[in-house]
Amino acid sequence: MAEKVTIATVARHARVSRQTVSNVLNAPHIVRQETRERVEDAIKALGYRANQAARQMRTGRSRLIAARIEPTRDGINGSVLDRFLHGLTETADAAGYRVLLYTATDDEREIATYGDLLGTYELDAFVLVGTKYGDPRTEWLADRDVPFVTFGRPWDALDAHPWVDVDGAAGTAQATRHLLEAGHRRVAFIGWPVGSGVGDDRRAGWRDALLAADVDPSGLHRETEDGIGEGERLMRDLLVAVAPSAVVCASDSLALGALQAIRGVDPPVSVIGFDDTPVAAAVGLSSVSQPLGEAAARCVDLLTGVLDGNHETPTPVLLQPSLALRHTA
Amino acid sequence: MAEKVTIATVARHARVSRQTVSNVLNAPHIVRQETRERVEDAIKALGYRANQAARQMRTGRSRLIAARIEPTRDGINGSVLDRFLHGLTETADAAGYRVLLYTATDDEREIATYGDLLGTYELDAFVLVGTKYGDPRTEWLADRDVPFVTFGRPWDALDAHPWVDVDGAAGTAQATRHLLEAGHRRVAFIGWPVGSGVGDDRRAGWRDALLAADVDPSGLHRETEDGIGEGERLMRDLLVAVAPSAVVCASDSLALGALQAIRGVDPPVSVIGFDDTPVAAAVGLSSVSQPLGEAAARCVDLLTGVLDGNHETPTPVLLQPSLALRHTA
DNA sequence: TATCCAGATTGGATCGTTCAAGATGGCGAG
DNA sequence: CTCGCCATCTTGAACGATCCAATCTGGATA
Repeated sequence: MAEKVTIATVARHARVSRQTVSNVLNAPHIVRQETRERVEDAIKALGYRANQAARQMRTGRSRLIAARIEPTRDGINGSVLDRFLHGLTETADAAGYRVLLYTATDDEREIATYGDLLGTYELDAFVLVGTKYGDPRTEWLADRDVPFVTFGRPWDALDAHPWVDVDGAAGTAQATRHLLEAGHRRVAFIGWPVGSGVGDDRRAGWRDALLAADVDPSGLHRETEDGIGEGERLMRDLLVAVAPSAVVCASDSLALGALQAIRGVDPPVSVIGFDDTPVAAAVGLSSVSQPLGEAAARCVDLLTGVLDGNHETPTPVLLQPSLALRHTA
Repeated sequence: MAEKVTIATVARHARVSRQTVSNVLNAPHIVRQETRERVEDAIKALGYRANQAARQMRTGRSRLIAARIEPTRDGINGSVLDRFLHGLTETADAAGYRVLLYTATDDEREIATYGDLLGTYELDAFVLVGTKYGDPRTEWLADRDVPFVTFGRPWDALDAHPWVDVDGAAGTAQATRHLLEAGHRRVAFIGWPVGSGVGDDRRAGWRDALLAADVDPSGLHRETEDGIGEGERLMRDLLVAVAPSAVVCASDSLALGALQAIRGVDPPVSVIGFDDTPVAAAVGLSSVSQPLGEAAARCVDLLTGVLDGNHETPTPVLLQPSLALRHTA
């Protein structure tokens, strides 16, 4: 078994002091080129890697970012998180950070976990997926000056903290315009109850697109909790009440329900979902697609900006979704 | 801002030495009860948490487990990983470990990442999801005595390393028996090309169940790469060639394809998929369900067994899947 | 030749914890 | 009374990196 390679081993091998090796790693410009190259060769030859624990003890920085992995809720939207996490891991890696997972069943426990992670692992930052009105988690983190980014706008105050989000309204508006351009007039909307930021945003996009085309949206929309069954129920209701020729949904779950409700209806009703989940791809459902990899990358950008000494509050990022057209619209 | 609470702070507060505090944490039995309680009270009062980096420097153990997060392949089976990771995080947490994510595009790079993670973060163990014949990754890890578990059997040699797996053959057999008991005789199978351990295993379960019921399986099966389109194609082929009344598939993707192929066929053909992915639940597809949370928990069990000084090679774990019956069978 | 300066290098201290070894005190046996 | 033993607790050193202050080097300048 080979001896453990430390900074001292490298120093001995390159015939310099430990400090010089450290300088080559952390401030290369102050070391003479010839010396630097000698040290770099030694590092390569010995396969030296800086011990993160020791570094962390001095610097207080762990180069670790925490992200929460949620239990797959209805299973359909869970894969959004999955793809986001993958992007996060990849980008964080490139920036020299690693992603640590945690779970929590409620806000209180999640906050307790923050304390735990910060205390024992000295985490550098958190990435929160999804926020709600008056989120106690962001408040807790902000109070303690813990760097964090949310994927999802803070609906209370847009300048409360750095965030990355996808423009949901733009997505539903795009979907709605696509349907209008295809000749539809009675374009309905199935979404979530008023009060959730995300849901209201997505409905607003649909409404604005209709208004811009001089279509009156009143009566053309329904609200419910998320779920396939609910989507089916409300779509049947809409068919009877207003006989829409197309429908935009706030989620793929709702859209799948709508698809089941319109089976056999003639002429066929167009359906567009939201999130472009694997299910949508599987059944050929058109859907609004969020650039999750890009979103994750921008989260890392914002965090590294804060962590690497950029003291000004970074600018929030609002990304544009795209429309994945399949055969339901 | 409060002073940072270290073991010395606690020691001062409880009027003992640092070492005694350390003993209370790591070997409570050697400390007198009265003293122990005094120290524990101080820990609580001060909100002390052991600094992991410092602990790691002495012990060489990071209490970190690495798991790979893959890009969602066809999107449908990706959610299996998602659920597994969630279980892993939860169980690891309970055992005092944390899960660190990494990604890699190929085996070579994955192995390079192992070196990196071990060198800089001193990871305690790896969890690999899925293995193949002659997997270079397990070989590399085993050569270096790095603790690891695979979720998925090592198909070459079952005693090569600790593993947890779900009995795929038992799953397809159960699905097949269910169909046989419902009166079906011509129960077909759509699976993957011969040579993948998982695929061969799942096919074997179907074949054995048929043989046990005196049904000749020849001609009743088809093999292809995974995917909805492929499933549809092969199901059409089967319908023409052998007119099966039911089909068991090696994945939900294939089963979804089969579902599309049998639309309108009368009498309806029963379909059972594999993995019980969200898509299956969404469209009402019956499917073989893997106990992913349980699998993750057993992975952590095996690892902690190895890590906490249990030197004997742990026994592999083979879990039984269950049948999630919906309206396609 | 002596002085000075900037740049490069050195040794020592430090982060918070655990390990190894030493100190203390009480108690029973000889 | 002394010794040894055990249980308990304390002290000094070490893990591997970075920070700090001090020292060294070589070349330009007086």
